[in-house]
Amino acid sequence: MTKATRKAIGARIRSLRKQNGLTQVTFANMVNIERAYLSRVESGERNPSIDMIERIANGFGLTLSEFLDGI
Amino acid sequence: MTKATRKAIGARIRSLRKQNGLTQVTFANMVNIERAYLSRVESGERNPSIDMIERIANGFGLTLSEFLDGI
DNA sequence: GTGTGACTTGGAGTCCGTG
DNA sequence: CCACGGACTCCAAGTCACA
Repeated sequence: MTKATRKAIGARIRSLRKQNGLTQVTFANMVNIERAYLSRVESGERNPSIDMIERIANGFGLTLSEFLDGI
Repeated sequence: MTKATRKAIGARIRSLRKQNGLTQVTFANMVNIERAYLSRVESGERNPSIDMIERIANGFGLTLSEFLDGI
C-alpha cells in the first residue's frame, strides 16, 4: 500500500531532479540532506517524514500539494 | 519553518475530523493509529512520516495532494 | 555519479494511565 | 472527550566506506 506511494514519490523526485539537470550530489547539497539518504528516498526504500518531503518539494520550488499531485 | 507546517497539518486534521463528527479515539481507530499520538500530531508536536500522513488523508477519503492543499 | 551495507542516535510511534 | 505523562520499541535520519 504505502510502499507504492514511497516508490511514486521517489520517482517524482528523480524525474524533477533530472528535469532540472541536477545530480543527486548537487540537489542533496541544495536542500541540505545526505546524498546517500536521497538515493534511498528516490529508490522508495525509505519512509521520509513530512519535514523531509517539504524540504525536497521546496527545493524544486513547489508546495507540498503541488509536489504530491497525482500521487 | 517546518514547525509551522506541522501546526498547519495538525489544524487541518482537527478541522476535518470535527467536520466529520469524529472524536480522536474514533478516528484513531479508523486509521489504526494510537489516540495519544493523534493528539500530538494535531497539536503539531510530532513530525509524522509520509506513510502516516497518507493513512490520515485516506481516512478522510482524500489524496495526499488534496489533504495538503493550501499548506 | 549512484547504490548499498553497516552502524549510531534521536525521535517516531505504541501502550497504558491520569486530571 | 482530550492533553499530557512515563516507559517502552523501532525506524527515520545521519555518517562512512566501498562497489
